[in-house]
Amino acid sequence: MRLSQQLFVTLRDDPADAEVRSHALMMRAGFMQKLAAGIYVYGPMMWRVLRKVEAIVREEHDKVGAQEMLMPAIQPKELWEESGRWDRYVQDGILFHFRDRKGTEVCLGPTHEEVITTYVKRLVQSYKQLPVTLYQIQTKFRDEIRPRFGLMRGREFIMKDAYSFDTSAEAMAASYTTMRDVYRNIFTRCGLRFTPVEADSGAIGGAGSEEFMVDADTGEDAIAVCRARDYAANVEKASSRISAPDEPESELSMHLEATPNARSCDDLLALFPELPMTRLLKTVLYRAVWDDREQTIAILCRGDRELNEIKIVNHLDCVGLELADEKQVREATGAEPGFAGPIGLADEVHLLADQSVEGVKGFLCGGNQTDMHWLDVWFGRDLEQPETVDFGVVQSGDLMLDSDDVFELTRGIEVGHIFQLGTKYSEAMGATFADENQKIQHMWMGCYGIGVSRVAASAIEQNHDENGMIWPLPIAPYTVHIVQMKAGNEEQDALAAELHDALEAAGIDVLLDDRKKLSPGAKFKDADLVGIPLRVVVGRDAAERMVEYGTRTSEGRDKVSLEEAIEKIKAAIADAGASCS
RNA sequence: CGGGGCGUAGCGCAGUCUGGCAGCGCACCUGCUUUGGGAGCAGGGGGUCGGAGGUUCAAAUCCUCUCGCCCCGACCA
Repeated sequence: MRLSQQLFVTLRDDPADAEVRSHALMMRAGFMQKLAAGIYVYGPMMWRVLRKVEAIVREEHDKVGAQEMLMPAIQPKELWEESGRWDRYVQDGILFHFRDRKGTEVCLGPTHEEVITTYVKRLVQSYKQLPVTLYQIQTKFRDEIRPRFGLMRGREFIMKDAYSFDTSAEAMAASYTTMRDVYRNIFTRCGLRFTPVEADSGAIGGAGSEEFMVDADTGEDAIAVCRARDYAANVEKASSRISAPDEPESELSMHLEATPNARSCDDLLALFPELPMTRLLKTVLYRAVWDDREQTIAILCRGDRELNEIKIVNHLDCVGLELADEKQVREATGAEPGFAGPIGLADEVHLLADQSVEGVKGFLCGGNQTDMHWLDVWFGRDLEQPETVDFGVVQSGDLMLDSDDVFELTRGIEVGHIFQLGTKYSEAMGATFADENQKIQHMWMGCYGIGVSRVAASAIEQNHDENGMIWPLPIAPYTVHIVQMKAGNEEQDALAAELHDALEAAGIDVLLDDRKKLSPGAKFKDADLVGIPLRVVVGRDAAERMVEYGTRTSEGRDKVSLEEAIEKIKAAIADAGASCS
């Protein structure tokens, strides 16, 4: 490909709205263009990258016998009512949905469990047809509450989703294990440094689940990692043992204290500086929503810990959970917001506690009266300890459940997520088969997603410098960038063309910068920005058939003959392939 | 959904407070000179100042409404 024939425009300045490097660099290099919030046009360069990622995804899936197909983006509401997910997705506000000409409610698919389950159940009658794994690569639609970071969190994005169907839990686990290996191979081949983590299965539902996180400080997800045990989990999922609370010096009887305007832990610490955070209990009020009812939930939590709403939603099995508003707080506590406590809540409030409150003695808590808190409260003596559940967020320094090794917190970008769904969807939607004994059973499902466009963005997030992107060779838009110093010079034109044609003939992706009247400096700057891994400079030694060979990151370049350059390029490609397999 | 901010040339921005010729840098076009890390000189083109309404002799600027985009919060009682 000759650059002179491409719509190639680069910008000198970062776009004003780019928050992360991958976004800014791809915009500057013209890889994409924003059409609306979280919605982008992928330019020719970007599309080449995406197709390379897709090709790797396809190869690795096909290798284990998964079969590619394509499902519709538009899905009827009925299907989502069968699985029971319509209300939850609408509640969360992420579903693009509208009425068609006839007035039927439809949505743009954010995922395809309903469609694939319907498809498979109509085809499969017998255990002899299972197992089967199907996948597609397709644009997905999610009306994200806050799209951001360019391709990282878009409202329209490219995703590979795969679904496995098995005859038993054991067989499902085997399919899942196979896919886990497929995922490791894919991300390794894409040149990414990543961490697989145990995860929550969220709105999709199900049991076993693992996320693949690209290591990056700018990642949106926090990960709890235990290096000693080579274990990692999403903080939403991780469970830990936490430090024991401080013991009070003496046992005093419970009493109310005036705490004017002390609505937060910090305010209270200012009033009672001798009280440790571990003996200060927060009472957080939530409004939980189910399909058929709503209830106010109060959750006790130790002052130095934080609550994890995902764990709360999972425990309550509700479709929505949000902090109670001021009116609801007043109804539940009879006080202004800021003074909620476990004693004297309205009858209809359901009181629960995070496990962090266990063993806490002589604590402070809200008084359910404006400007009042209880002090020196003891469970057992002053009130019954509510049911305790792990609702907490793991913090740095927490211990693992089964050892004394500690967690640290890191960040990552979720590029893949695999789930064992079990029979959740097959039961809801009646996907059954006849087993060896003519007995009708539900299929055991797994689902497996990869954010293809997000993989491309995270590759840049992980591989760039102050001058631009540095693509891993297997997913680079082109493999070789020929920088011709002076287009129009006869020797250079001839040599550059010869190299370009020879590489193309060898099946190597090559980009030739043959733009005229552009200074060498400008060409080098553009080459650095675009970040193609291998580089050949055709310049002053062209008459002697000599060129310079280097990489995007090498300090200098070696002066070599054209033939030597081709050999070096082939060797570099073979090397990249070898290190990734 | 709440709070804040911003919409002026393809991109980055100034001008808005205090109403009075619509500007700068990059990019683009023409010519000449340049050519190994974003070349120089000269000339030039490009704007319904997000949109609608209002105030005024006069509106990018003031007022009202509206649309879009960005950031923060959506996590503590």
